[in-house]
Amino acid sequence: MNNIICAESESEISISAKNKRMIMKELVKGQESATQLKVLLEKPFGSEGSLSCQELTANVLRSFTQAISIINSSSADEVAHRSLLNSGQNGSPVAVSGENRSQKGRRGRYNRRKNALTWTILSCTTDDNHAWRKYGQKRILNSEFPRSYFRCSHKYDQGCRAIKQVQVDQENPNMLQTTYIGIHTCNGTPMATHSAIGSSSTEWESSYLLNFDHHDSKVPNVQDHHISSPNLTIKQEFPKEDTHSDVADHKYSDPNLWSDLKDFQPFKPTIMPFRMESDNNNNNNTNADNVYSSCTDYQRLNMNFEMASVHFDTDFHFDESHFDESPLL
DNA sequence: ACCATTTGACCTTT
DNA sequence: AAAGGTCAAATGGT
Repeated sequence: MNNIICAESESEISISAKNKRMIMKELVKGQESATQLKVLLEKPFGSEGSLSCQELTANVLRSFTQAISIINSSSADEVAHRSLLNSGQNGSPVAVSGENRSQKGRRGRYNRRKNALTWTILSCTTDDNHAWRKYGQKRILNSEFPRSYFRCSHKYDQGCRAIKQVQVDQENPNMLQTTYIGIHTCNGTPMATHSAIGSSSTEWESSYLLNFDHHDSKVPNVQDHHISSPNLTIKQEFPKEDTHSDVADHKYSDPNLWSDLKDFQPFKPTIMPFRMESDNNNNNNTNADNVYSSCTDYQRLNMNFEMASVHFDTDFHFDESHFDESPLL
């Protein structure tokens, strides 16, 4: 008997109207900050009195983080709710992925999440304030670089099913394309692994963005995971050559590939379209991608906010009067 | 000894 | 059948 559970589609997770309002509020705030940032960059002089680029960037990041956090809490509630319903219906506890592995030599069936929330970003770093564990790497057809597979470190202790795939960008090998699949339902907030710093996750994120010191900061490991190919390894955003490459057939390996990465800022705001592929994945993104690639980073940022806003605004009307309560920070 | 990564085998999807 | 995604034993680092 196979006891591997059949995961339910994450796209069915419902977000309450109140949470949608909060998400919208955050997205609007972020969009406003991005717009101010754009103005500031176009007219660097004569913007006295406004926030600095760094402050605005931090605001943008905070808005995204807050919105994601609300989604996470919604899905966590949903998962808990479903667990209760399931155990009530059949009287048996809900199996957790990873338990009840079939006997040695045989694997249980595993279920791929076709409808999980998915989005892709382009970044020069793997850091994203979550703890990940690498579980695989594959060479991909017609792709020079391998794809690495990561799962949330809290998969087994908290049942978090978020995963991500990381691959060097074909068009710009200095950048990493990261696809996030599923959202975190764990409490593994950044501070869970960064307690030594002793601030909230949002504060940590901002300070990391603004004050990150490449050489001195021994940031407690969020992302001490590697993206590796046989003769080069990346730890955080730093290139590091592997000294013992005795694997022969990996022509994609290039020891110089990461030589400039240390000059990049972490969290460079280059973000690909915020793809909410919750249902039909057959949408053709080619035109959108072409348009997108010709935009500036700040136009992209705004596009992402707008796309995210549209997504969350589909079944309720945006109204500022909804925002008079429930402070977020 | 413990834990994270590597890597070939196994499984699912197209 | 082929390609992509996941598992888990082996390996390596601390």
